[in-house]
Amino acid sequence: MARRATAIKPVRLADVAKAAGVSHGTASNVFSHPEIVREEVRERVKAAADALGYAGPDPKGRLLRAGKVNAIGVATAEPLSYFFDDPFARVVMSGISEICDATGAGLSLVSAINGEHLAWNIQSALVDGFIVFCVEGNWQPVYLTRERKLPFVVLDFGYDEGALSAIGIDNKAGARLAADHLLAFGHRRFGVLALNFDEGSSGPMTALRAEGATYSGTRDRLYGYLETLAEAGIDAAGVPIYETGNDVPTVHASLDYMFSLPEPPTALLAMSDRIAMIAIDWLKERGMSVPGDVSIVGFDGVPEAAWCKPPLTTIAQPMREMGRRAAHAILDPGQAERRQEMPIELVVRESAGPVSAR
Amino acid sequence: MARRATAIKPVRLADVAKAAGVSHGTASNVFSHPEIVREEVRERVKAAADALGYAGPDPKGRLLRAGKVNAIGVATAEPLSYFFDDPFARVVMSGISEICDATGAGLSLVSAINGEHLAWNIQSALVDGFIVFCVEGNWQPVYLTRERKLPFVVLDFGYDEGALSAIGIDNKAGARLAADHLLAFGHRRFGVLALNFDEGSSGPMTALRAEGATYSGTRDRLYGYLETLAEAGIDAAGVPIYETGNDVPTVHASLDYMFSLPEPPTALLAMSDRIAMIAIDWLKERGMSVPGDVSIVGFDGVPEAAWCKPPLTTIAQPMREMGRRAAHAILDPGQAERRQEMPIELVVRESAGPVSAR
DNA sequence: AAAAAATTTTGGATCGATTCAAATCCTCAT
DNA sequence: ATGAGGATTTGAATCGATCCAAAATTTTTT
Repeated sequence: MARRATAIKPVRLADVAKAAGVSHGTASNVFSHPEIVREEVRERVKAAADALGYAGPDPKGRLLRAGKVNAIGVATAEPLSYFFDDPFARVVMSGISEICDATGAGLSLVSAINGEHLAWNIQSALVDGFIVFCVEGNWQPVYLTRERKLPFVVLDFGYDEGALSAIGIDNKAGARLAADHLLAFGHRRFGVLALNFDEGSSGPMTALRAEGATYSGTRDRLYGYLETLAEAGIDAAGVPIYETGNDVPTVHASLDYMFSLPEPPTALLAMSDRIAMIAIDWLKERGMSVPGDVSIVGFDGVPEAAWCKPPLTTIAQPMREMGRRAAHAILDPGQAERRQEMPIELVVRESAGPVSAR
Repeated sequence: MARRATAIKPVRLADVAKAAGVSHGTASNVFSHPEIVREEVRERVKAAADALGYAGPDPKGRLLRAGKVNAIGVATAEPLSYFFDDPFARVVMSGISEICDATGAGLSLVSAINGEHLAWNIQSALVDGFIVFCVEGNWQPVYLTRERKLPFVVLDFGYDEGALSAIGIDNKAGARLAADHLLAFGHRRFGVLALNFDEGSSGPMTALRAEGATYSGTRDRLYGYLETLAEAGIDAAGVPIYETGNDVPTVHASLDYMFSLPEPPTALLAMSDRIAMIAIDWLKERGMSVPGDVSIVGFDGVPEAAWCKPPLTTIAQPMREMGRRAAHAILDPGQAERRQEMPIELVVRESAGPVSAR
């Protein structure tokens, strides 16, 4: 019956010290600085530890004294599975992982859709800093994270307020690249498949309404497209724009709309690879060939874009490098610049080509 | 110059208490049990906190007292990116995430290829328990994890020693399902594309050598195949078996070997979907149709298997459910059974069909 | 107005380790 | 044998909070 006691309380370093007949200071050294303890004592303490079933110094205790957790937190207001499912997130996480592997830092995922949970999780995360994924213009995790007064980087700009450090791309320049590419093939009739400008909205829209967009990334991309077209002498006001939700139903709706117009587009500017890929499927199902009948350029440079048929021409963000930079920024803050604008790149594959002879 | 001091040391709860003129006990309550503090005092403390720039109770401190971290650790001896790249891992992680989301638990990834780093990371991970991915029969993380004396579950059996809790499948039964399916189509000439039996080995092999296999999962699958074929009256000893490394070069080598045999197989038993998919590409490139000329059944039930062409018939493990179970086992240990054998399932798609008329 | 009950606040103990200055123990040369 | 000097060991202080029994205060009841 006395045996029950052993299971009741975990063994502490102090217990080991007592059992071995040394001070707790020495016992501590046996585990953390074994070289300064005399061998005989070291063995004795280790033996005592074994006998008692000591699990080694509890990191909880060590942590308080050490101050540093040695882990990076990655926060976002999505379900945790976002990190394993979303193609963009996955590549960025790979980049972060690379740095963590190299430096031996841990990786803690902090996330929740529920606002209260999210707040609690961010407040109580044991990390040295945060990398915040701002999905769909939801700034809540940014606010919460900032409260912790730990180093943090926001992925994606669009949150211009204050001088918080962020890593992002020049959305407008990316959009220009896409439009230029299509223009070079001789296209004159365009359609824009946009991402959300505001929380949850969708449907046909005008450049005017984009003025007040909540999501500045979306707005910048649109302006990039439109300005480039206008400079090529195209009536930008006449270009159909449809706000989608980056999901199948709204993208389908947008295509139904565009292709029932009197003059349907021959070139589609998609604000995400996802949209572009959904559009390609829709077009193929309706017997239109890509790029034979309709050309399309995506945005993001997600890996899947290379496998789809036809392989998608797109504007690639250096996602992996962004992850690396973000991790570095947390690991040695101060070193990193406040705002890092990453280069985007036009990746030419097969979804865009010359306007078809008619 | 006096201002410098503010940045030098982070504000502690005790500082706030002093500034607000209350005891540290009360200050603590303001943050953790606000309802038991008189409103006027509460406001005063909060004001003091704001004025000092207090970031809220430091979780490091709270942790020690609370004892529970409220986070699950997931460990494996792979680079961290394994969690974001590997299809099997990703689905399992999704399952784990689901439970974490539901219970508000955090998720810490603990991993390293370097043995020393791995040991340190596991020893110092701030988690309430571990889910261990045993990849390729590398038990090191199991040993390390066990030392922590925290709840832990191993994914994948094959580690029979001791009564540690594990979640896995009946590999042999799964293999039988695959062989039966092919047999039912009338196939009599088989080839086995195996996974590693031992660390790093590869090449043609015999059932005999499998006896001493390090990786029992691989061995069990092989026995499942062979026994089923033997029961159907096929000379199991004559079935070519090739040990691959689950990568392109070794799978290609295995196919070169099989299809240069005097009687090449019409049915391939692949021990992983990855192998099967690589094989399909190889066959198609050589003008053989699947399943017209050669039928193939995979193993695992990875999502990609559904998208490939032709869609792969495979033995599916309930990966997501395994993740869920594992998370539950950590979150309330004791509840969970020691050893959970999950059902496997034959998922019939299009990569296996009747033996071709010749 | 006093007593009883309820509400707040206090401050010491605790969580489990690490750190470091001071104390002690050895070894070796003189 | 003695003292110097190096190698070990000790134990109090600390990290930043939470908990809780007891004290203080306020409110309610008689």
